Amino acid sequence: MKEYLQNLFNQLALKIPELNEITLQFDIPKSEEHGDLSTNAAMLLSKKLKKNPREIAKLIIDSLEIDSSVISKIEIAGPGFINFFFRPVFFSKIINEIVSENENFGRSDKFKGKKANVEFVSANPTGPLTVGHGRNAVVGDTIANLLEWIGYDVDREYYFNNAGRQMRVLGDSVRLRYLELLGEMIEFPEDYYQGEYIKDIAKMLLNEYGDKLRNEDAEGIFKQTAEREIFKDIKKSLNNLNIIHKIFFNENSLYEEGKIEQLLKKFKEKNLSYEKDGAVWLKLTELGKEQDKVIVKSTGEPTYRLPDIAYHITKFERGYDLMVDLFGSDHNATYPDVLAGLQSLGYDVNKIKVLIHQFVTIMKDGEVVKMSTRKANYITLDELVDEVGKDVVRYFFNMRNISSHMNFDLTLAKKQSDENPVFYLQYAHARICSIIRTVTKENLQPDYSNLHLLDSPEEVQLLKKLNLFKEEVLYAAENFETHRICFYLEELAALFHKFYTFRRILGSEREIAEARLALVNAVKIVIKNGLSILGVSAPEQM
RNA sequence: GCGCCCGUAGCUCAAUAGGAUAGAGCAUCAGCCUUCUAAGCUGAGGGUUAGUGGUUCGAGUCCACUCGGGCGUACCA
Repeated sequence: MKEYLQNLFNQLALKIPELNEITLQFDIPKSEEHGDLSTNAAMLLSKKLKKNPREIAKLIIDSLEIDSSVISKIEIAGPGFINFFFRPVFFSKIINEIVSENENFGRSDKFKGKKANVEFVSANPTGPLTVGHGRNAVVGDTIANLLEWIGYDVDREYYFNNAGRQMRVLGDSVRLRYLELLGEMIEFPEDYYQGEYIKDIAKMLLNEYGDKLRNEDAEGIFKQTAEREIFKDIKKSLNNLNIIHKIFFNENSLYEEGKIEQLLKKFKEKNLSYEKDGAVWLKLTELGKEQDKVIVKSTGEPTYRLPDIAYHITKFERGYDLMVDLFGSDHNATYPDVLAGLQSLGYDVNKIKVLIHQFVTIMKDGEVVKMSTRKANYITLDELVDEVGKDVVRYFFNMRNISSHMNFDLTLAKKQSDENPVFYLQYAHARICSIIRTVTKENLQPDYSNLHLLDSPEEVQLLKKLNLFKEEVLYAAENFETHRICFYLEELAALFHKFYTFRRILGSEREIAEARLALVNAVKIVIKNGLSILGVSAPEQM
């Protein structure tokens, strides 16, 4: 629809060259009275042409070459909007497209041949994934889906660090629990990992090795076992949500392959770093930052910045055209340094898209639950999935803009699960499947040759909405906004339910019934495709 | 103090690069099932978009300040 008008205006630009100076925009008006598409071009031109916008609008309309079999009406409204009204036939063509493309309808090849990397979750293996990680996991996976739908070849990646203090403490936590099981009197430090899973791992080691590990140190088998077991659980939790990472990137490999050394050398050669107080500093002030930052501590250990920069260099070397990093707002101070470092080395940081999601506040029985992995007072992602189901979890996290703080009321989520919007969508799908089952028994078949019969308001509205799906997917993907898909589907489902209430298939004349059956079939496909982007199932029966 | 994010209906959230009368769901109230799934539909009430100024044809959206909340602000990651 927009393309159609765009072409018309391109021709018009030959007559009115000023059109090339503005960004032409077609909007879908909120109110149907204002047509199917609307443009504010006349208002934007009024300054350049020094004329009243309504006059310009009239000039534009008179100069456009209109095919009246496509466009039924054009009008000037309000301060100078030009509103276009399309004929219903124009919209019904979409049904053929939907049915022939079926599960691929909505995909586009705009970014075909491009490679994208989506890095998400990236939690260090110190404990089970919590509800907080859930938002990251679900949104990251859905963004990856969206990018695939617009043509990208996408790698899902998980970056982790199994060195460092956190992991040492983890290993020692297991060691102490193990010694406890051997009957030793242990004072378990408060800042160690308190979770039950630590005891489980210790028990496992006891069963396997007996007391042979009494004199092992924390960094050895204790840490290794903990890491292995915890990762196993993390992958299982993600699997429960149908999330599978293709690449698990270990920070340590950067050291082993000498990437850190190389990077450090490069910074020095380019005179981007210097030594002070026994530490190595990166000259960020020269890049317009407030202050220089340490990249190697006086102890000789790098800070997170160095490996993070080295890590992103590997992504560039792996040839990605787009790199998405998704993390929580607690990281919002770290990425600018990393990007600045990359930029100083000449990398095109525009290829990196850093997405920050705000925190999830968990409410339980009307109170905020403060969560900490170390203190073990968290709610795990597994518990949440067990409680409300995979589909609800995926839908719930996807349906909100990531820049908004999110309240997750567990009590309410459980109680209201029947009224969750995801059921509304699934119900629409199941309802259509049921209709198809029933009317097939009456020997009705979808007929794609009489679609002009679909001209009631309920049908036309539905058709218009179907026409927008592809555009919506593209928009959501390019802006990394998963919630748009949810809102689109809810609107589509609402229009379908309305259609269902007022326009029957059984009992209508055969031609109409079969055209409606074609329509309903198309709606079913779009709902299913939309849900599949979100990673939510589309049941045939409920 | 400084940086990022946020403040929209009783609650949870939308509002497509500034567009026309700010929209949904939940909750509340009133209706709709002898024919395709009532997990549905129709209607009603509910708003000074936190506040004050500014920018312009036009502001929830942009700018400034104020108030309130979240996350940061390390030679932790």
